[in-house]
Amino acid sequence: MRRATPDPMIEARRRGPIPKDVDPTIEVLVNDIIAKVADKWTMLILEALDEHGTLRFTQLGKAVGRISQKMLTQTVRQMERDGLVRRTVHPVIPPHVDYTLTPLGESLGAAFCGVWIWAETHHAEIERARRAFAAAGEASDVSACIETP
Amino acid sequence: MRRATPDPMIEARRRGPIPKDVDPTIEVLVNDIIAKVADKWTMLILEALDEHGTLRFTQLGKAVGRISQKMLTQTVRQMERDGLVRRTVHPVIPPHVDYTLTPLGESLGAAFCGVWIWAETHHAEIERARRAFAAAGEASDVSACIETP
DNA sequence: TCCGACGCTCTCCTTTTGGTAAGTACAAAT
DNA sequence: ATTTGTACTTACCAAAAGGAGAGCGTCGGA
Repeated sequence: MRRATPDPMIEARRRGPIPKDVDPTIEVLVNDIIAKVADKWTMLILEALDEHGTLRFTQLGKAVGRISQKMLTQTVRQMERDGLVRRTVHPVIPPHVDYTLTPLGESLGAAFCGVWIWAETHHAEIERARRAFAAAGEASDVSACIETP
Repeated sequence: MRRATPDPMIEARRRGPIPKDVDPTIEVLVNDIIAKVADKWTMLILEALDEHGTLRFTQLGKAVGRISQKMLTQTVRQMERDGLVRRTVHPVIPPHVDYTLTPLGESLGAAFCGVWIWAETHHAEIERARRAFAAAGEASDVSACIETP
């Protein structure tokens, strides 16, 4: 049932000739990992540990910035579960625990490094885009945003 | 005021000789961008567009997977604001809108590519770590997790 | 005449996230 | 005897995220 303007030109604009489904189970799994790992706090903690090497609880909190004890504990635990950090308890009397990245965590840090560099490189561009978008929004004329064929 | 075991060995384990503060304002800005960009839906949409090139609204939704219209619209709008995607409205009668990555968006996709590859490469390792952690948790003896000096 | 297609938006509702504050354990320092 | 410091945990609460479903505009087809 063809409706108005299926526009084959537009359909042809796709890239992959085949939708490229690479094993649905794996893809779900990877999506899940991405969703977990792409957490704000995870990234920030990863970055802090990558930068400072080994930190204890409070130091880590300061290194991350504005993070509550709760989120710090929670996120760091999840990272430990996922094998990204190693938690070492020194059984001395004022408790002393320190955290460090495992090789797995370091490899993730390396992978994210590209994203940090991207952010540092392009933040000006993003702000420019935001201003441009806001300015375009000012002109409340909708047709201004529409291609006129 | 030194308390029990300040342990200079532990303190010396840090990496950078200097804490490496690279302009606090920029760092806050970058953290902010990271927090926005490291959103689950942003990453998924980025990936879908990177893979398929150009997609219209419903196609994009299917490509991403389990995403509600609301989140799709919302995230895609934010990405447009940030200059990551270009939204083109074809003023035909059943409305036709398509989305494609801007060069900026493509560069971010490239940066995230490393993370996707990481996830694909290491997901088995993560699951192994999780099972190991769960198994260690089974032994509810706390001292089992503690280094005994 | 009424339906359906598309790309939304809007409202209502539930779930998740995250912060604050308090409590805990224990020994050493005051 | 009381305070201090560390690394939490727990309870409670507010805010935000996110899902479900209805509605909208418009025109061509049944």
